[in-house]
Amino acid sequence: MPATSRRLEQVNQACGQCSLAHLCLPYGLDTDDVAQLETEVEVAVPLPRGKTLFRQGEPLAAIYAVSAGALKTAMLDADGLEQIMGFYYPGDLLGLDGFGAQTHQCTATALEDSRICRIEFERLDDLIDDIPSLRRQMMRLMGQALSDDESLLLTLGRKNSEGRIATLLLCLSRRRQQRGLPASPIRLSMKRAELANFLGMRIETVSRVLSRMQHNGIITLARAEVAICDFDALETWAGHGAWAADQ
Amino acid sequence: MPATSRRLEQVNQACGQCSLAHLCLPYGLDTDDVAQLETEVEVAVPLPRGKTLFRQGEPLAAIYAVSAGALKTAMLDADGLEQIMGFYYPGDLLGLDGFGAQTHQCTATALEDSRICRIEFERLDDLIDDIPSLRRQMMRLMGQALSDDESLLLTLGRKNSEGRIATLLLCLSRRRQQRGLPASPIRLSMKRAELANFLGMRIETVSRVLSRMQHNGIITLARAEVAICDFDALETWAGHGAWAADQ
DNA sequence: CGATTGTTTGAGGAATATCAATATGTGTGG
DNA sequence: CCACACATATTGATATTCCTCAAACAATCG
Repeated sequence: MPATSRRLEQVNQACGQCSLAHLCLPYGLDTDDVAQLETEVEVAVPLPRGKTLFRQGEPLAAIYAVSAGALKTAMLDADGLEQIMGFYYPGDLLGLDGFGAQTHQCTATALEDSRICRIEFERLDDLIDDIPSLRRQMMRLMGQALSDDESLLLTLGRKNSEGRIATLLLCLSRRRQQRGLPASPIRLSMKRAELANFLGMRIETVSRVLSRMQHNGIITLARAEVAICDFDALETWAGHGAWAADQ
Repeated sequence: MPATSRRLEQVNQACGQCSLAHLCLPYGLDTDDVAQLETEVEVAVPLPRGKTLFRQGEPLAAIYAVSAGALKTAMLDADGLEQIMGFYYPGDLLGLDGFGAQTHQCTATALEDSRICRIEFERLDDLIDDIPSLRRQMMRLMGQALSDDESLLLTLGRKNSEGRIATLLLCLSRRRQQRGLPASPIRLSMKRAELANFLGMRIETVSRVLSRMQHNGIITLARAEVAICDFDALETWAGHGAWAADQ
């Protein structure tokens, strides 16, 4: 096996299902590019629970990918209130919304001990100039992030508390599957308060809905771990938790 | 004046405050590029009220900019219920969320008789390959769209009905100012039902909140036209319409 | 003008926030 | 390993917001 191919395999192995890997590896990178990439990306740097990766308002220094663990992103409004914008798991990209103002729009915080890959924004910018397929993939990923946000809008705008929780659980489950993990059980790395904040509900309502779902045999709940017992029922709650159809 | 400069001026004049113009003109396009651009972009094509520009699920054929009028974008969920994702005014870009799946994620419909500029996606793709500054601007615009969506999430997630209406009015007003128009009055091109759908409320609640604001002397309301009388009060409603700060 | 569509206003009820109390973890020092 | 303190989660009772249903009103269009 030539040295370059072995190198490619190592990177593939290191990055697995990561979005950055999808971004770089399969799309027409020749072996020189891969070698260059290895020197550009810092791989799997530890980030302890509670530490921030970047803060709202900071200049966009790098784009990140979650290698292990889990993170949240949150915006602070004028009054200093926090709104959680998303939860991020291995393979997810962080920092894309900073492309707009060249400044991070939110703060990213580790929900548990995590590992992060990082590529300097300037270096990525150069690479994108050199590799057309990388640009297309990058824009695809941003378009993806856009339509993800819009799906979330659809949930928050239309659904009642049960629909919101059901939608979130199904979403987390689906993302696990996409990464090749079992659809259930799901480890909820975030606190109830963070779930509630994200979904636009109160802590108590989150707790009540989860309890109700457990009583109905749809999920099994053990603090941070949720096992989905009845996917169909959950789909029903997610869909029909919506308001009336008259609008 | 050389022919190329005159040409540049014409395009500048035609496109005014348009996002596509910001995208193309000021950022390092040489005069040949501008000449090329003129042949690539269809300018100000009429789109009558009620007609769709593109539909959810269609392949991404082009990127659009609003030249005159107003449009809405909406997603249909599995049950055929509509969720309005945004309202678009002159200078706004449409179709960016299609970059993800190369497919339009929503349907765009004219709220009133409008005019639309259009550039074939394939042609834009080629231009982006040729002009690095255009790529950066394009990614900035996508990042901008991302953080716009996230601001909306912040509103829908945290605010009560008064806060939502107040935020929307201020947002529309600010966008008018950015385009060099007076901050007030605002013409609401959309129906109450569309406002309600967008904000995750019911028609009646929208109507009641607007009436209440008028009684309090914060706005003057005449069907489709809203004049903002007290910006500070509106800001207060927008900010403190939020739920408690304990989360 | 009548029919249709869109808007406003009113009364009642359901969903969810708020306040309060209890229970369950989780970490720390002895 | 235990005991304590502190954070987090659940459950209950009450209050409020907002949706639902209903009716009147206004605008638009043939």
